[in-house]
Amino acid sequence: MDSFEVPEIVVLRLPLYVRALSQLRNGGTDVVSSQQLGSLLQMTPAQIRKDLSYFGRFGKQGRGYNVQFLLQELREILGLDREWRACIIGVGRLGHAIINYPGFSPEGFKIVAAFDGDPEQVGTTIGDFTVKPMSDLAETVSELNIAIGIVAVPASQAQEVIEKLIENNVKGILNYAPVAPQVPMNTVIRNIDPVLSLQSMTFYLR
Amino acid sequence: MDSFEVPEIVVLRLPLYVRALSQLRNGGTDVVSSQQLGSLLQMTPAQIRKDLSYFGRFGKQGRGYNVQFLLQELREILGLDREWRACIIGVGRLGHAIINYPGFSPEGFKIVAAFDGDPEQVGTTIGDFTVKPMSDLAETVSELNIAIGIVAVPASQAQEVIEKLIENNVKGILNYAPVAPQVPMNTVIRNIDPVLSLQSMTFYLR
DNA sequence: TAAAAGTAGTGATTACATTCACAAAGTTAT
DNA sequence: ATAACTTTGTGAATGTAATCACTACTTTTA
Repeated sequence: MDSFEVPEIVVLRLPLYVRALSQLRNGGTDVVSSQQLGSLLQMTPAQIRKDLSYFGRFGKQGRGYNVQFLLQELREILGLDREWRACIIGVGRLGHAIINYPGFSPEGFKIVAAFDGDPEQVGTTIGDFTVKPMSDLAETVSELNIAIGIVAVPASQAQEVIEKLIENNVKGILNYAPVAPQVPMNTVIRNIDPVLSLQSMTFYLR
Repeated sequence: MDSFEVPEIVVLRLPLYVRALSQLRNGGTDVVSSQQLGSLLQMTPAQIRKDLSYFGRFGKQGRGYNVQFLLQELREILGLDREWRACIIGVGRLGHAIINYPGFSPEGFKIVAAFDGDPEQVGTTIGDFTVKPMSDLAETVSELNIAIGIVAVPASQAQEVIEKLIENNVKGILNYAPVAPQVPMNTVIRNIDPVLSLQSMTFYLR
């Protein structure tokens, strides 16, 4: 289970398995084969088995995988068996939408603070909390034990904001700004960029 | 320039080049080498040259690439030298945020219609347009020449909505619902799913 | 003008990812 | 109890992607 020998591409697929298994469990399925899981996810059974083999042996020959058990194991491997606290930087339209997005919390990701560089925004309230100035970042991050920063500022400010987060020991960045920021090795960044998605889509539509 | 022999992973990178080149052009840079572009995008120069070589020969030895020219060529290859019209399905919180997102339009992606399955929503106005019932989909798609559908409905309805879009000849789908929908070969789907991003991130943070 | 430095394009190589295919083990049917 | 199925886990084989390294050319320097 050493992070450094599991290919990243395998790690990126694990959440898909988690989601499919959750659905199966909610549907009352007790056992699933790599065959069935594969047809559900449009992948080969061999790939699923190989992916899982990086982490252990979870199945039973002739039978398949216990849904509940495998789900629990994968959640633990991914670190999803705890709550993760995040702050958001930027409370414009996009920031508001992210704060109100109902999909994070049921999966254990809680936004617990909001910051903005604009003094106009500081002090306003959104949902449960008050928007703080960037100068409060250090204190809030350590007080509230924030591990993830969600960046929803304009492109021009993204790199700067991300550097500030990293300085304050926030090692996970979910970036919504349309830039590809540079981060040190020990930081994990994920970019959400619908425009890039559309721009590669059109190649196949034209 | 046959789509079928260019690896998809290469196509997925082209928009990154487009973005970097746009920035360079706006900054007044006339010529750029694969070396420079590489350090800007955190990629090896060889990869950039190889990627571009699938589409033609755009550079000059000893000099590099003309920024304006390469940008124009790539935009044409990706089909970005025209306007693309999209409709959105689902005008809840997420739908509203997407409609108001200012990043699409400058890149040539115009949302020109909104639909919702909920009769309560039908008839309300958002920005310039009135929310239509799903039954209007066929007519609107062909009248307004809509090529892309943006799906912002709950997970439970996503597959159904996507099938309806495909039936009506919408071959590009930008899906925000947290599911991995099954689509026919000639359809292009891109999923935007921040929760999946977070769930793979935590593996490295735990 | 000649030499040195820089760069694109690309076949060859290396590295990485996926799939195959089979032994070992469990399950079901008779 | 036995035979016929089913399925996992995994080395081996195959397929795909990234990088190397070199030639051909251009630009810059002396």
